[in-house]
Amino acid sequence: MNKNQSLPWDHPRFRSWIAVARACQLMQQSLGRALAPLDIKPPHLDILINLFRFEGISQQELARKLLVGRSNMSMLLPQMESRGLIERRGDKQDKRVLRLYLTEAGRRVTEEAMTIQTALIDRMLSQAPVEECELMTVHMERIVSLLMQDESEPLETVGDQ
Amino acid sequence: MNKNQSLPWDHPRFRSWIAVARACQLMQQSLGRALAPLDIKPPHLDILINLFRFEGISQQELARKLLVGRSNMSMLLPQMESRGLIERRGDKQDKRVLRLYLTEAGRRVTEEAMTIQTALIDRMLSQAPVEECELMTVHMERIVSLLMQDESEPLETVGDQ
DNA sequence: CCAATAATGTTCAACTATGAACAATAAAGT
DNA sequence: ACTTTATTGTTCATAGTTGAACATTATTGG
Repeated sequence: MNKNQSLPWDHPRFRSWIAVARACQLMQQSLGRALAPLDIKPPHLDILINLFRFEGISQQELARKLLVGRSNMSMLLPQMESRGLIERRGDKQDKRVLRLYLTEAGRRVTEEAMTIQTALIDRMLSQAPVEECELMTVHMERIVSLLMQDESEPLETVGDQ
Repeated sequence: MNKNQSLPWDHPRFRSWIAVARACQLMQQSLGRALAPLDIKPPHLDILINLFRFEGISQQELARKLLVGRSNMSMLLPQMESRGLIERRGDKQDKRVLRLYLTEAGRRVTEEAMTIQTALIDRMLSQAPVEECELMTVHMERIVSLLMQDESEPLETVGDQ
């Protein structure tokens, strides 16, 4: 039961993931600084981008896409609404749901912010050929789908043999 | 100045990075659940792993490696010390610094936790050939080093041409 | 039709992380 | 020697995120 052989840092996939996690952490911080002139933060941008793509989405659906709790949306969205970036309109069929829309100002901010984020990403991945990026996308999306189905069946021993 | 052409989701590197970020987010959550039996959380594991590798590191150095603030260490480390996972001893030469060491119990917990984490990572990246993982490592480490030198020179227009 | 169950959004208390201000110590400049 | 500057770790107020409890509305089953 001694694991002194094969320490994690000799393990390519372990090293790889550690690097991914660190890069993500720094990218988040850097994006935060880059967005400061627009007076929004990464979580706001995540929301804006999703409203840009999926107009009329509900708070619940948005929270699911962003992998955060509903309560988080209940905190952020009213604040963004009062800043005139988004609009919340009640659904006619289902009076429980609030559907979300970008305002014109929100759309402008979103476009500027996406330009900033894309430039940052491009600069960081400029040395990575497009084919390798696409390969990476495949792996990452597989991880996402694996972990999301894990959440459904919470019982799963991860370290057994 | 209209960016309606080339929307980000048609952009391979943008899509790639979004996938990376989502995967990281879910991995963090999943790791948290997997570590629950050991009664530690991902930030504690980050600390333990670094103490495992770099015995006698100072709090400052540890914070820098983990990309977090010193105050964070000041919150977490005393708590881990009182739980008997680590030990803090003052440096003889420099009475300001506290040097950090794993206790025997801490080393055991670290080994168990690393086994869990490695198993999770392996499961998630099992479809990714080792060569692709190593390629990914290269790209991610480049990002880390680019962003860390960015922090030194805070003036940098990211979206100019 | 009515009761039971489920879903949506909100509120709140708890927890985490951060940066600024601070005390103690070290290093550098004079 | 001694004043100034820098570094280390701590404290504290702040902000962000979460899950549980809740009110409101839909849906399901009798």
